[in-house]
Amino acid sequence: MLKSAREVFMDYLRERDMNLTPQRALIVEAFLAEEGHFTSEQLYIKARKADPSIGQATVYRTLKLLVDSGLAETFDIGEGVALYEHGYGHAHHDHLICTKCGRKVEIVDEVIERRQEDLAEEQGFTLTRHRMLLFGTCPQCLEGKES
Amino acid sequence: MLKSAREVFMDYLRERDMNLTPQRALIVEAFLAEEGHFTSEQLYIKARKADPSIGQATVYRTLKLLVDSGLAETFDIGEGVALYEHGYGHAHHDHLICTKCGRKVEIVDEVIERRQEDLAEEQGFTLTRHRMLLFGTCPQCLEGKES
DNA sequence: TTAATTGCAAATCGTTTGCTGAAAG
DNA sequence: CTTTCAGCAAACGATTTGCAATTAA
Repeated sequence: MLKSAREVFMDYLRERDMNLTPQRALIVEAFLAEEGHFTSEQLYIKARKADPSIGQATVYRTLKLLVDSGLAETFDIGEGVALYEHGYGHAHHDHLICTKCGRKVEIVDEVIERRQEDLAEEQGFTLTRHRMLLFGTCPQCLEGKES
Repeated sequence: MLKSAREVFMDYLRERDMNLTPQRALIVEAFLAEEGHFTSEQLYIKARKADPSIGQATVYRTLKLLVDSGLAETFDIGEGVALYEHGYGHAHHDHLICTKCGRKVEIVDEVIERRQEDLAEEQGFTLTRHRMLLFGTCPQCLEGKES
């Protein structure tokens, strides 16, 4: 049985003699409750609802811990802000992004995943992670534009 | 026959009543002479060799024109700086990046390209561009580490 | 002479960091 | 007591922008 996300984080903290402070606990809960992709700012706003005295730096620092512990993944779609999402106990997926409305659809494809491994191997690389972003126009925005 | 990169840029400027100033010409030449990936800063340093009075803002502004005209492509590998590379008359490719030494290998794969199109279509999206980054450890860095 | 363009410096903006006091073991 | 943390504000670093002076058509 897989460890729960909270266990993973606790173990991570314990290993490096760090504490689960109320602030960290609160930010992690806000993080776990979050769906989809979000920015540090968005998590900050959410965390502040639970405790208005939370500082933005603490959110940044905790997000770094979450990424480092494997609970979160971060990526950049070139908009000047880092995006975060769950990364533990979630099947890997890539993103299809509408450049008109910003909608992001998660996609998975076995064929691509396998080819990526093969390509890396052909070059003698050991693959640790990858990021695939497909940019286009979503059905809704296409409709609006065609008229 | 395909238009040359310089022609593309000239046409682009003409269409919007912009001029090919000495600074722009110089930056474009530096850009065209560049191989592989580079940052705005790197292009700035190179351009300054041809004309030390060039301003960094002009390089940023011209790079934007280059991207907009289709001559350049830009992407972000999450290091806080935008990377640029040629995007006209060059077959599309993706990147395999060594997270130890930063080496970047260009890769192309028909199978993946096709699947990407299919995936987008399945969701009703019209694909305009995509970005695939594979992160791992290159053969050289693997050797060093194994010992 | 009129609009486009430059270089400079100041402004932005997301993110990081130094510092001081508070809290945890 | 000793170390870890939080919050704040200042620092940062890449990129953008306002502006006055310069250049191109």
